[in-house]
Formats: sequence, C-alpha cells, structure tokens
Amino acid sequence: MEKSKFDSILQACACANLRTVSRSLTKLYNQLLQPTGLKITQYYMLVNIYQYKKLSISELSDVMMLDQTTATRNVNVLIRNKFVHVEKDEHDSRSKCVFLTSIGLKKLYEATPIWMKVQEKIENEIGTDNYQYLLRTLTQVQHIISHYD
Amino acid sequence: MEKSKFDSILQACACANLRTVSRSLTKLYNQLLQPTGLKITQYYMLVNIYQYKKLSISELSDVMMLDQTTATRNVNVLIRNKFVHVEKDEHDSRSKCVFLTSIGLKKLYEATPIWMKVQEKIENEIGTDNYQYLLRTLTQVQHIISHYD
DNA sequence: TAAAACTATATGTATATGCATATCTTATTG
DNA sequence: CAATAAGATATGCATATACATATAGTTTTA
Repeated sequence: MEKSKFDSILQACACANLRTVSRSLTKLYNQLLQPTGLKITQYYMLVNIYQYKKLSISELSDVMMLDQTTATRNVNVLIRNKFVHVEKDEHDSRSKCVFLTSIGLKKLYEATPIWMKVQEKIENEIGTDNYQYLLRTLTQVQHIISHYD
Repeated sequence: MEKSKFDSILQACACANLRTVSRSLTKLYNQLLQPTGLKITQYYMLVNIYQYKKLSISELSDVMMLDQTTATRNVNVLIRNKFVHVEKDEHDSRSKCVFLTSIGLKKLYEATPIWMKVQEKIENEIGTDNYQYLLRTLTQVQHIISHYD
C-alpha cells in the first residue's frame, strides 16, 4: 500500500499550493471587483501609485516586485483605462512618473470597500493571530527565495 | 504622523502577499528548471498526469483547480513539446485522455530532484511544523474562498 | 570631451490565466 | 424517437507575467 513519491509532491509542493490559493483569491477578487471595472492587480497597482505619490515605472516595479517589463505593460492597461497618466521626469528624461487621474482616484475609493470585505472575512475566519502568523511565514518564504544560492 | 488607510492595504493584503510570493517562487523554479526545458506549471501538470494515470482534460482541470480552457491550453504546450499525448476516450468521444510520453516521463524524473531541493530548503528553513502549519492555513484560506457567499 | 558603462523604458516572444461563447457529443425527457 | 438539456473541448479576447533584447538618455572614465 506504499504511495508513490509523487504523491507528496501533489500534496506538499509549496509552489503549487501558493499558486493555487493565489489563483483562487485573484479570481474571487476579480469577480467581486467586476462592477468597478478593475482587476485586483490593477487595484493593487493603483494603491501603490497613490501611496508613493511620485514613482517612476521602475520604482513601481521595485516596490511591487514585478519585472520592469511587466510593470510597463500593466501601467499601459491603467493608461488605456484613464486611471493613471504619466509624465516625463523633469530631471531625467528616460524616466516616466506615474500619477493617478481623478478617475483612478475615484476607482480606488470605489474598490477599497470590496477589497476590505474579503480581507476582513479572511482575517476573521482564520483569526487575527493566525493571519499575522501567515503573513510572517510568507515573508519568511519570500526571504528564502530572495536569498537562494 | 497618521498613516493613510492605504498603508495597511499595502502591508496586509492577502491577495497581494500571496501573489507576490507565488510569483517569486515560480520565477525561482523556472530559473532552476531551465536546464530541463520545463516550467514549474508544466512540471506540476506532468506530476498530476502521471499520478492519476487516466485523466481527461476536464478532470485534469478539476484536480488542478484550473479553468478548463486553461487546462486545454496548458496541455497543448505539453503536446507541442512531446511530453504528453492525448487519445479520444473510447466510450465518450467528446472526452480526451491525456498520457505522458516517454520523453515526458524522463523530464518528470529529471526535474524532480530540482523541485525537491527547493522544497526541502523551504521546509528546513521555516521548520517542518511551521511548514505543515502554513499548508493548513493555505487550505483554510482556500476553503474560505471556495465558500464565499 | 569622447567613449564606455550604466540606467530607464519599450518590444518581441512565449506561457499562464479566465471569461464568454461556439461546436460537437451524450444524456434526458416529453 | 425527437427535442432539449447537459457535458467536453476549443477559440476569441484580454490581462498578467518574465526573459531577451533594443533604444534612448545619463553618468562615469580614460
């Protein structure tokens, strides 16, 4: 009755588990955010742009831990939807600064209660302490990945 | 010195945290798997196909919690690379069964030690108990998402 | 200062992902 | 049994993601 060694991969794989939960939560958020016309990726990028006030595309990719080319394309989606606009940096014309438009700001405020509702549901159902513990563990995993030799 | 309410979103958002770690780990795996020509998504799909022996595309999408259309396309990548082949089901000609080729099986065995090395590193560094706890918590989150009203 | 090195952004290519929908096949039902 | 419902797969479309590389601008250095 011995189980194949591949059994444990299916059950235990950190990557698969993280990817699955990540996909599911992304999907749930995208469904709930539908009325706002935002995807969760876009919402989260808007939060970052709002929070950091003045941010170039590569700074944005840094803080969001995205590849620069991904950040460029994701910003383009936001531009197409008129949620952000970009301006050439006055001191470095290679650089582009990203800003929220008034539409983007409105969307940010429109989507936040939806974000909050799911977030609170998760935090409440697994408990505040457990949730903090989850975040710390994820940070630990992130650290291991970043420092992988 | 009051912080904006958006600060806590940046720090605490379950979706963003999960997506970030998931992206990072995917990236690390894809780099390490480079010599095999597999991506981690493809590897994990091969493991599932191997483990379940006989599996239609929609069954595959079920066990991997992927959309059926995503499963179809991901299988197509594996077919293009000759890692799997498909046969029409004998009893239901709508259905397609997916099987590993010998190349696919070889790739599976080639990639598994690479998967294992990272997996063990993570488990060891955060500790076996903590890791089990992480998996349980992720399952809990998955459950909350699946049963969201 | 001119050449070289570095930095910021963009583009081509490929995979991953899901929604809406189409097509074809099997199952159900009046 | 014919009509309808249900199921399996595929396709069009759009976004997300990263790598390799190109292009353009800035900084460093010989």
